[in-house]
Amino acid sequence: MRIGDVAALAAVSVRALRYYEEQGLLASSRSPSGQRHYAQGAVERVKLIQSLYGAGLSSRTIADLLPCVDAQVSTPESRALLAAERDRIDRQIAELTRTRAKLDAIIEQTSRPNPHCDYTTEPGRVEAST
Amino acid sequence: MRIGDVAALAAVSVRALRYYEEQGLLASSRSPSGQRHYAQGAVERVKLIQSLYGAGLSSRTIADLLPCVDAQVSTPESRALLAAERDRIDRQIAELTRTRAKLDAIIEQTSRPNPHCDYTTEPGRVEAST
DNA sequence: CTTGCCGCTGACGTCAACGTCAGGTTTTAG
DNA sequence: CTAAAACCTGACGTTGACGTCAGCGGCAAG
Repeated sequence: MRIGDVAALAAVSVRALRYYEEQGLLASSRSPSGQRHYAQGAVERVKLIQSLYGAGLSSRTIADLLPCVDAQVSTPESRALLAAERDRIDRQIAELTRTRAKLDAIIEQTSRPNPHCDYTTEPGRVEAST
Repeated sequence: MRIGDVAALAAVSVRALRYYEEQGLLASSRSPSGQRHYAQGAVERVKLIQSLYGAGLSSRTIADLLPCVDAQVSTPESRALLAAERDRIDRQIAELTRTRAKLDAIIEQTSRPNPHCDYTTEPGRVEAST
């Protein structure tokens, strides 16, 4: 596959793929004329990279943990790294859940007309229907 | 309260607070000499702002929804905005959960010694002590 | 041969949420 | 009174994951 095909299938830009290669996240072989060529797994790998970026990992961190994905083997350091990132994501989910709850509370507050302070209802029409 | 106190209590930098003010997220009164003074609620507001930043909202978006927190009232537009951001956070949590699962799978794969492909054990000396 | 698309390599631009530094005033502690 | 700490206003610097532009090469169709 050429770079444009991978980009289309993984829904990322061509620029992003070159950047991933530059960061050591994605390998490619080269045709005699210098064009990149990708193996089958490339699309899946790019999707994985995207997920990890989306979870807030940096290129550097991803570069550190991808080899152990490839080799299916982990050193003590890589195990620690994997666990640390997993926990980070855990905490991130927890905080997002709290923030969502806050937003829900705001939605609740602002959507429900406020009975004891409802300057939108005219005097003489207090307590109509609940 | 002065800016340093708020910063300490909310665990953010002084620079951040000035930036929030610049973005219209945080109001302050001024002493005659020009120093900022904050009311009690400021610390809580800053924490809310931080949560929203943490959930990926931009200054602009926060600025759009904070007034409706203050007024306890929502217009149709603000309701739509609140709902949209809530849903974004929902999707974000879902994606993070998927990514965490991927990481868990990787941890599982790399932690468990792979019996049919264990090139780390030498032939003839399987199962020795280190 | 030419047109046109795809790909290549630099290399500068972007954007947001601050960090940091300069240079000056104010407040506080002793 | 004085020194330190805290505050002020600009204004430039930082960082990461790309976007974008310039200029060039290669190659299949017509």
